[in-house]
Amino acid sequence: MTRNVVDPVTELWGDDLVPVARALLTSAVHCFARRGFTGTTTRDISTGAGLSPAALYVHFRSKEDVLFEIARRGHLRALEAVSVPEVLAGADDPPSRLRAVMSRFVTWHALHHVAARVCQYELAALNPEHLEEIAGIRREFPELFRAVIVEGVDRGDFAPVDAGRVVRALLSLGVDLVRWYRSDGPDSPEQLGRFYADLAVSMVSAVPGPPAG
Amino acid sequence: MTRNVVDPVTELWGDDLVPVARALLTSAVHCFARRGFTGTTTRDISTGAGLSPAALYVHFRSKEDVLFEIARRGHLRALEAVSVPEVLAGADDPPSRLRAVMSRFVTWHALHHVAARVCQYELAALNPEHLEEIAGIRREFPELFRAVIVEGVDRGDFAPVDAGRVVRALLSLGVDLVRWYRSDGPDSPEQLGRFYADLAVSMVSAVPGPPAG
Amino acid sequence: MTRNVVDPVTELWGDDLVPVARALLTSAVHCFARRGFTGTTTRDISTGAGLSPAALYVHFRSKEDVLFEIARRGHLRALEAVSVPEVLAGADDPPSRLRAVMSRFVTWHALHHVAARVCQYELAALNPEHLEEIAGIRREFPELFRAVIVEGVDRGDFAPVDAGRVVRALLSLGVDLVRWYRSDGPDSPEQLGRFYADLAVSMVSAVPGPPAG
Amino acid sequence: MTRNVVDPVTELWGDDLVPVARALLTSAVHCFARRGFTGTTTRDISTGAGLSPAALYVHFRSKEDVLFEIARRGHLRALEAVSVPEVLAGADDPPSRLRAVMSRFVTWHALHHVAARVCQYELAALNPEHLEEIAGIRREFPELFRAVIVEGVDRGDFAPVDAGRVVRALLSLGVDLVRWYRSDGPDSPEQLGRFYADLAVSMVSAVPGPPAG
DNA sequence: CATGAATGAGTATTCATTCAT
DNA sequence: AATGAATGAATACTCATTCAT
Repeated sequence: MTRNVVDPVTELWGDDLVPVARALLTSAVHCFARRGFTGTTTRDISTGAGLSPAALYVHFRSKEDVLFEIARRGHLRALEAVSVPEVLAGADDPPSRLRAVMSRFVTWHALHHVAARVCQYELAALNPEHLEEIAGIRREFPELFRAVIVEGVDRGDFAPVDAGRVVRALLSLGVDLVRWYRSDGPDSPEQLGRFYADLAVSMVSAVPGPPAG
Repeated sequence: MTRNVVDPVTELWGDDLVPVARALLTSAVHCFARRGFTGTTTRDISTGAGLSPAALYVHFRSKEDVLFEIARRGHLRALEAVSVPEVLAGADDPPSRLRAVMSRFVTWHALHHVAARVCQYELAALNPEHLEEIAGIRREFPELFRAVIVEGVDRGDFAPVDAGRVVRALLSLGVDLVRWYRSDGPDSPEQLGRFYADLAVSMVSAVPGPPAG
Repeated sequence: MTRNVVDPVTELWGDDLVPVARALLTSAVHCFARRGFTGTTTRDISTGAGLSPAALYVHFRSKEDVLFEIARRGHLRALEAVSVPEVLAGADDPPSRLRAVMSRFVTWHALHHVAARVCQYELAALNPEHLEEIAGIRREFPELFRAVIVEGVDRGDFAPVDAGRVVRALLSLGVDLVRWYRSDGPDSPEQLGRFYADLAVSMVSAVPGPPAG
Repeated sequence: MTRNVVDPVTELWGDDLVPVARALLTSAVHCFARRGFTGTTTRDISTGAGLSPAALYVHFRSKEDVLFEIARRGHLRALEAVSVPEVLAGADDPPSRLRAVMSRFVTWHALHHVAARVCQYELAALNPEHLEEIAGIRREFPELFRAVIVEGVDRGDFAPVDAGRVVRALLSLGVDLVRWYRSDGPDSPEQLGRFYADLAVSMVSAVPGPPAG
């Protein structure tokens, strides 16, 4: 079952792009992740792909367009990862579905923490039209989590939690990990996904102790 | 009895700075939070404080030095907020102490979400010496949480959780909120602090459900 | 048979430079000679070559690098001018060789007095590495003169003069002329060279008059 | 006869200036000599005198005015040094007078090589009126030398040299030494003055050898 | 497709000078 | 007289982008 491990960044781009364009996106992801969008020059991106500064403009309209392509493709891939059928409409109960969606969300962000950092922290550099397009995709994520939580609460599987607040907390856990996760750290993406899935279940369970004042 | 609420950013700076220097730091916080360090010009900062571009250099050595002062003072204030005696050595039990430290951590970040965004996301722009100085302060935060968790696990107040992982999750919740928190949102800083304190307790409680695979 | 006389500045640069780079160096020589290195802006240089301010950086790393290229090429050309075989190892006697080296040294500096002014007076603006590289070339000049003087003294062609002091005086005559020489003045570079060659011979001849106190 | 040795720079300024103004001029001489006029900031000058940047403007109208005062006082002092009665109208013969004027000119420039460097190389930074005033003083120097040479040639003490060219050469020797003279070098100002006086006599003596072609 | 050269608009920083104290 | 703060005008250098080849 083990494939050759490919670069988690490179595998994000589809076949609709020529190899040079993919190389530029990959270089841009590393640059943006390290120095931010404004801290990265188009020269950095091109040079990182082994090309001259002008080459970027053969494949993209602008530096902002490069970021948009990264954000668009990155978000769509992340959404795919948590939208697989067994999560969306599995026969399983809400606790199992919560575990599934949380572990997939976390695992994807850990595996793609470099690209995800760009997707999470550099969106302010997009122009309004592009930002709105990305925001549209992003709105799917809380919906996915909310549906599971609400169903679990309704069915009595979960404690009667505030779904909105819990969803924000769950998303925070998955998002913030791109700030500190290291590939050479103690946890593999899958291990981290399982741990955070457990946490998610804890967070919707009734707390035995006394309530806060 | 209610006083005028002071600007959460301005109140971060001590009396050791002249008013103009404080105004520059405040302006810089808003600029850095909105456009990032590299996306902010020194003109933005000075103009935001009602001064000419050159005025910044009367009070600070460089743009990086402005960021460093923000980061240093911001981190020290946050540390103060969670290091009050009742948290550090209160007579209370670990669950109460966990609630106290988590709620204070979260409340501080929510109240100061603008400055905290700079403190959390712009550190990469610091030079190595300044970065290390800030990193030294930052290392206190996981220590504070870890001490409470470890004691609670040892005393049997908490389930036998992996303290390192839980601490990272708790910090993530407090940190990531600076990305999405809005002062005009539904939760006040204190309300959010209480909610997250509850979550923290959930996360160290035994989960009634079936164990993860 | 007379060709158009080429600009003495432009002819200093080799074929290894593209025309635009040569034009920038020529412009820089005129600017540096007139206003000094620090008194010259990069805009002055570029504009003087008919280019935009940024064009300088397409061809040179920095303003200092422009000065270095001028100094390096200028010094090497001057060294070539006085190092021709008939000067170095001619069959002639030391007086003839002294005349040859002095007249060539002076003629070169008079002809290239604009570039030479930069080479003589602006070296303090070079960085330490570049300065040392130029200093290495400069050390050749006193050596050339000293060899001739010492041989002449040894063979009895010259009076028993203090070679070091005389060499410094001869170099001074050639160097200082870049401060006052004008192309439209009474002496052509060649005439001045011949006159100073005569002076050089005088300076190593026994003085008939009474010795100094 | 030995006085306490005073700083050759400080002793240039007259009693008409208050001590702080003298300290500023002294600091400016050292700054201008090292980095040139445009390379020196008013802050450099003030700080070098132990004062705040604004202090300079209490005593001088502008940075250019500081240079003018240095140039004016420096040139007048140099002129005094070579215009003493025994040089101008001594009963001595032209060879002795040539020796006297050359040795005094050279000795003064060697002793005051730091200030003289400013007087010789920074005049281009003066405004037209100030430049003309300094040029007026400067014209006295070639006149002094020329008078001696012409008289010596007329009386037959000297060979029939071209007075203008010889004068320029003699001035060059005295001026250029400010470029290379070091106080800790092998020659004292007086020794150098005597050596250059001998050279001056050589240069107006008939050369025994064959004339240049 | 790819690039070397070129540039208009910036960007952090400096600097001579002023002024209220 | 002396200065801390302030600033208008640079100044070296950068950068996203264009374009002829």
